[in-house]
Amino acid sequence: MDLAGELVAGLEPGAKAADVARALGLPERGAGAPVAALLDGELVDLGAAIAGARKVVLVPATVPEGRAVLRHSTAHVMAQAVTDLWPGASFAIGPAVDDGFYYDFELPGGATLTDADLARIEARMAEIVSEDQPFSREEHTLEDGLALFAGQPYKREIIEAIRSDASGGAGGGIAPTLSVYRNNERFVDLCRGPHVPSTGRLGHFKLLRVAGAYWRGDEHRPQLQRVYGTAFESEELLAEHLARLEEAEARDHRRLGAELDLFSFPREIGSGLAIFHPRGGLVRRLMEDASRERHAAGGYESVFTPHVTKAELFETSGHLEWFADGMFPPMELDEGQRYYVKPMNCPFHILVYRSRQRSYRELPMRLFELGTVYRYEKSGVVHGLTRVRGMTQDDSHIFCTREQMPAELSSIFDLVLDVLGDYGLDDFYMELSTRPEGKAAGSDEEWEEATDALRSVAEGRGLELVVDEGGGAFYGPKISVQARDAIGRSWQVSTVQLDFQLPRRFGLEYVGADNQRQRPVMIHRALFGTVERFLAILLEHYAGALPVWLCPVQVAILPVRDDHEAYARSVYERCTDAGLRAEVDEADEPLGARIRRQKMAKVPYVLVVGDEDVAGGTVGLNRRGGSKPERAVPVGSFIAEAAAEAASKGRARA
RNA sequence: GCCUGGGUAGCUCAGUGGUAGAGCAGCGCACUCGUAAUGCGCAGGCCGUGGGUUCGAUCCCCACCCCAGGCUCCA
Repeated sequence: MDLAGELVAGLEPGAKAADVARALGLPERGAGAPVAALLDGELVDLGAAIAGARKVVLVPATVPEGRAVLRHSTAHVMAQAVTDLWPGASFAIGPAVDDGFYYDFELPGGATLTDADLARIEARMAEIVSEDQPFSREEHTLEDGLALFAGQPYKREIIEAIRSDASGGAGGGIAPTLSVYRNNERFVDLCRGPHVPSTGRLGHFKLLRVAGAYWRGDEHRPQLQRVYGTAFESEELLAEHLARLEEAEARDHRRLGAELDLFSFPREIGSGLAIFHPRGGLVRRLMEDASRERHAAGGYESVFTPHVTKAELFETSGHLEWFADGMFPPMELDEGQRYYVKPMNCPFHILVYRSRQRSYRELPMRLFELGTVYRYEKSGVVHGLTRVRGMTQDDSHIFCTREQMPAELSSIFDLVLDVLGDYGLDDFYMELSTRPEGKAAGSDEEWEEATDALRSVAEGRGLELVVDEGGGAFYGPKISVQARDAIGRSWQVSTVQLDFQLPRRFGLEYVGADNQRQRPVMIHRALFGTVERFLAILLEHYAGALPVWLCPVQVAILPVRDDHEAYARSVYERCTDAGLRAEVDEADEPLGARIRRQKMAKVPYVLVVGDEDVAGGTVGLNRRGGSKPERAVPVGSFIAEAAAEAASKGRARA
């Protein structure tokens, strides 16, 4: 909604963004109504004067910036509701976040909120919305602000921070002003804005949960009561969003893991440690076998390394210096010798490399291991198979010359995309993490060369690339592959990381063609990330209906009556001969019940065999996700179809 | 670690200051069926653990353990 210059010129002097909207005949209320404006790129209230702006863009709540304004305003309404219900409550910050907003409160007497309070807060919010209170902006000096928020310690702290920024920063000399938004005589909040013009523009919101959250995210500071909510510009979009949340819950891999009898987390073992049941074990083995085959075909060599090691190894690697918090505490053995359970495979693979002198002729050397590692995660952060204390990485370390690095990175990306394709994941973006500010191992030149190499391989494949400036680890730049799942969430899967640190720490070398000792480049990479987490992602992506090649049972054969069992067995034999995993579900229960059970187990092909099939050599075929079952399908053609589907792995067949 | 919610049968959950219930799953018997739940019966419980209050605690109080969600997104 750009506005031509002449229309701006035609407006009254002192015109506001809202006047522009009116001149354009835009609605004041409703989902498409503007909620804010961009004046030369700066997001402001509709009540802001447009004087001097060359370009005015009206922003509706249907775009992300506008929706954030709507949510932020809803957060203010929530803060007002909470301060009405808990007089004396202080409030900290209340930003819009992905998919919603939150506000942090400190209630009088250290009171805490419970889920039951959410309904009360929502009810009060609805009243505030129906009162249609204006959001009016005021500007104040810092001193006025401190007085205005005399009873609000967190707001005062924020103002003090602004003061010290202003005096210490480069903008010295300009006295900063504060903006506040006043809704009525009682509620005024320190806020940058912008906001919707009045609370009546809001209303499609839902409070979702309460949580403790530390002030400034610092566990040494007070814990505040955080209320999360979400808001949309229409009831329909809100309902859709809530339905999506339910859908995500139905796809929860922990729930599916139990329902499909794949794995469990027995309390006896401890937090974040899974056991795989036979069916889950089968899926896992299929993934791991496929991984081994891919790696062998890609020129990788399998190595095996122990799960525990003396402290020395992690002292040399530096892990004990900067990663000790993430490691299980040591065991004391052999007269005070400290042993650690390994949190990473890399130092072991380095020892493989260093086990003898290496020649440039051996490079690139690609070492692969399905390496199980253990990391100490705080008890509150473990989550199903996605955040665990024990996990198996499909971990490789590649040692190559600097000249070989671009080609190696290129082949790694081929492998990554190929492998992920086997699992039907084909919607990705890449995230490039570059050199962090301050200390970083390696020279500028090395960083630049490596970062460029990573960037150009990703770009060469036309992949969407997001740069996380300064987000790399100190030991080298990284690219991660983020896969989007069926309901639009993204998950970090593969990572490719250059490392300038470990080759130096371990003194790695090779002898070059010129007979000089050189330092190899080291690349860490994992394709799944971890087998456990990758399985969790697949389960959530497919809502449990895994690609046929990964299904523990691919074909269930259901004889209608006992006397069809012999025929069912013969179909079973033909399936297994064709390499399909099949089972016969005998006729000791009604057919409907058996079909239901197989369907709930997400078996991709349910076959019913009765008189007609015995006579004709056919099966009744009920496909997973199919509309109607098919009768009288010749056994041979069914097997051909199923075998082709399994062989295609996760890829759509032409 | 901290905040919130929760731990009752294998699973999902109901319940009360007077020592417990449902559905599903399991087991037995009968049923032999053409596309998402056949019927009847049986069995199954240290009501998370330890203390306390009480004549009596699964229930009330305290402590602990475990599980889930949250604790990055800056007025």
